[in-house]
Amino acid sequence: MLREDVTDAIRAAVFEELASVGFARMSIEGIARRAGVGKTAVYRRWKSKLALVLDLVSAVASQGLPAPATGSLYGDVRAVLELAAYALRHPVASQVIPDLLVEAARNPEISDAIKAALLDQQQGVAAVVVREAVARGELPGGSDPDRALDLIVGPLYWRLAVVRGDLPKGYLDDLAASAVAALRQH
Amino acid sequence: MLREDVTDAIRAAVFEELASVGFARMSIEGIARRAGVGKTAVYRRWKSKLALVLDLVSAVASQGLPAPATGSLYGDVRAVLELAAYALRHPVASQVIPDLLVEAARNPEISDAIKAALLDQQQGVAAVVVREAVARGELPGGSDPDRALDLIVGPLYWRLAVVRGDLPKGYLDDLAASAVAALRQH
DNA sequence: TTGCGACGATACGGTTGCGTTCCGTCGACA
DNA sequence: TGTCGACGGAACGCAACCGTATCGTCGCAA
Repeated sequence: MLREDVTDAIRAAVFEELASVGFARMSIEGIARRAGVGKTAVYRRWKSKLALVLDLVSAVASQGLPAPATGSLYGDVRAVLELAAYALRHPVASQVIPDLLVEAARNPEISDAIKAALLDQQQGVAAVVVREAVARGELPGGSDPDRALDLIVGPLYWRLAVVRGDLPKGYLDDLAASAVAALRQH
Repeated sequence: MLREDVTDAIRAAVFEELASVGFARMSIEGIARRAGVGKTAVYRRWKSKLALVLDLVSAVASQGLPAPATGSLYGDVRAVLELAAYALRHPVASQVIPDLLVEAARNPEISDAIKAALLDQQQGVAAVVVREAVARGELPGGSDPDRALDLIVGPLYWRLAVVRGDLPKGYLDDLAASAVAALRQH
């Protein structure tokens, strides 16, 4: 019976509120205000701020993350970086993701949700990329997928989400080549 | 005339409060409570929560960060990683640093302070390490220090502060070798 | 036409933190 | 011994938000 357009407006408002003030400062009153909706409409759907955010994050998680299959380690790494850079340059995501990651350090429920929505997805992709590279003979057997993820995504995350620097043309290519060199090391 | 022991108690309380609830949720009342001090004592010293934190961060910045000079690129990189890992494994710092970095994305004053206290320091160290490696012939001329910092610190930050995974024995050695391989690439 | 359910709006009491003011205490110094 | 200034503590009015309740409105289906 709940009107879907209202639900969508609330969901959108949560993302905007999350991006502009962060989870800690976010209020249900603020969400309702931004969505042009009564508080009642929000409480009719979710019982708390936490439930609301967990619901949104879980929705993202269920989308799944496609594993690249370009036929080469460099190509796969480059594809992962492309996707990650796209997300981290998005104005909303680049605020929301680090914010929720920090919040996750204090709240196990958020931690679990974020892990399922982002980290597990990425680790899955990394595992596939590594496995295929090993099968191709591009990497030695027993290569650690977690280490691979550190080396591939770490530098990009550092630059875009931590230092918040720019991304010069060709930098992703360079990063991919660097990551491959690092992965091959030893 | 202000009593120094009170000032110290407040400073310590700010760090603890910052670590346990984060900047956004931190309140002056909470700080005073934790320090066992009246609100008056806090307001007598700083005019706002922001001023308080900026003062602490600036104090950290003025300490300076020693640049390693081990005589080899691998040694320097390993030393940088050791120091960074020490900081990021510290229970207080590992909460406070990511928290303030996120806050910096929304507040230019915090951004400037954090940049001066952490990022500029690290970039300075990276610049020295790269310059000396170039002089030694270990890296080609024109190597970008910012890129070097991404490749050295990025993977470690990702693992310790983002994924919040553990740090297996020997991982820093491996990371240093991987970073050197990445830096040498191209 | 009537009834129902979701809607936006408004108000409620309660809690928390803000920044300020005032109090009585206590220690240092003259 | 008296003065002075920082102290902890308590209270202030104000603002925001909590979660709930109660309005009247509106659209739809019987």
